Amino acid sequence: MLKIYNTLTRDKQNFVPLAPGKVKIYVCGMTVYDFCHLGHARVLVVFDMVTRWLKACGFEVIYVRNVTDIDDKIIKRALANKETIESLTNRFIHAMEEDAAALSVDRPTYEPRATQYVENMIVMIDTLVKKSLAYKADNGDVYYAVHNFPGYGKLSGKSLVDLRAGERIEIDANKKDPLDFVLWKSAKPGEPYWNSPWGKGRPGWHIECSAMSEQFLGEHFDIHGGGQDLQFPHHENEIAQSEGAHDHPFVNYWMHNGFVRVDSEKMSKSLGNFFTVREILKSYQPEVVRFFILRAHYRSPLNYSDQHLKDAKLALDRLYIALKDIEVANNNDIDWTNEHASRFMTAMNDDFNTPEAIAVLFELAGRVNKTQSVESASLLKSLGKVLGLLQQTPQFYLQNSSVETSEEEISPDKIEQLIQERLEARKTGRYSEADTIRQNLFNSGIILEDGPQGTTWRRN
RNA sequence: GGCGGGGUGGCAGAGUGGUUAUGCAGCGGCCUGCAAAGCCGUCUACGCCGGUUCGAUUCCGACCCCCGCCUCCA
Repeated sequence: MLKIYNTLTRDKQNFVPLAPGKVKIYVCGMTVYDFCHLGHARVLVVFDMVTRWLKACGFEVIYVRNVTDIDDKIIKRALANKETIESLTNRFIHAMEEDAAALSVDRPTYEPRATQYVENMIVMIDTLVKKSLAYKADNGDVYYAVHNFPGYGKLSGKSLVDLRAGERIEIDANKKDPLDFVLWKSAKPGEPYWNSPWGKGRPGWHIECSAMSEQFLGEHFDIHGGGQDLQFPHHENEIAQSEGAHDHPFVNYWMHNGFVRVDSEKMSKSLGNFFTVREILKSYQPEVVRFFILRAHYRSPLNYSDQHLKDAKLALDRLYIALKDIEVANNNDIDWTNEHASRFMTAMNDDFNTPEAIAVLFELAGRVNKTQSVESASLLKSLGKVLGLLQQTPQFYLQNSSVETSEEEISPDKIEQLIQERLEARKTGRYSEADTIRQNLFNSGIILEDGPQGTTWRRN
């Protein structure tokens, strides 16, 4: 039985979907005005893992991950770049898709863009206005009247009283209550706009997720996910909008992944301490990054450093080395009664405990190394696939460890040639000569391994 | 200040009321011409102080420290 930690109830609960055998899941995606950093990658990878496991459990999964392609930052960035908003967002949507694909993140079922569902948002805002949950202010903006929604704060564990007591709440004369949030922003001159019952304007950020999740998943669905920083106010506001509009529960299970940290601080745009995915991929294979993310539990903080990536790389090497000399069966059917498979399943069913599941992978690798068992190797690869790992051929992975070709990169042909030269030297007992060749290759990042089937190489 | 999450061995990172996490690194051995990889063995733990218990890293309480949210943020 799959258990999921539900932010709403703050405990692990048995997962029971609304419709037997089907799971509807919505995840807040990117605001596309810049490249994905590792924090974004974590969301992509974590919920890709989640949906893979749901599918492995036999569920039919409808997975929606939105794209925010209209917002203040986008407008500002487009202006700064002297390019149109569309050109900017298209560029970064494309970049995000490249990053996601590199990290073996499968496409969601739907990837709606906010600008294409403004009509839905207007309808929803209209409903909220008619129900007195929202009001138009003098400046033309439409705000959600937070104090009119009784459940406000239930997701983040905040009370309106506590929030009001906080020191950092903006003072805005247009709002009836400082905590009210904007549903519709009136257009300033030069800004993009849509026509609405409240005049020309554009949607606030939170409303898009309420409107688009309804469009694709209905008014009530199973799982909603996103980064921890979205818990408040974004997800809290989504609940207020959707439940306010529909008068019944919105989402059954709320999942939030932990932050990526740098030097014990949250990696974020505003702190400027972020590393983009493509930057990291210059030094590490994408699968190493995916492995690095999955090696920690999704709710734990994940500390980023070059050393940790290196560590992850060495660990992943071990799995591929185990697979190196074995022809594995090509079907991915998993016998879940197998001891290792069963432990893997138990780990994954415990709120997606990937560190534990990966530990099982290493134990399997140990068994493969000891016994050369084709069965164990096949299982290792199949279980890896459930996590989106180990699907490259070992040779390809091991010989491509460095992604960005350095100036003194040695070609595979040249390596083979040197291997032959070394072989000749060894045959005639010229060991120091052979060792020099090996050392020179090592200095170029190539490790030679003399095995029963001859000499093979891999990148360090 | 309010609310929430944490402090595990050299590093990363799970977990558990009494028995090996796992990976990297280290040490000893096997293998190897020597290595590498692999295999075998092995050393470094559970923030601090009390309490419950036959026994606590694991449960309870106090304390110290770290992080996050309360403003856009994955």
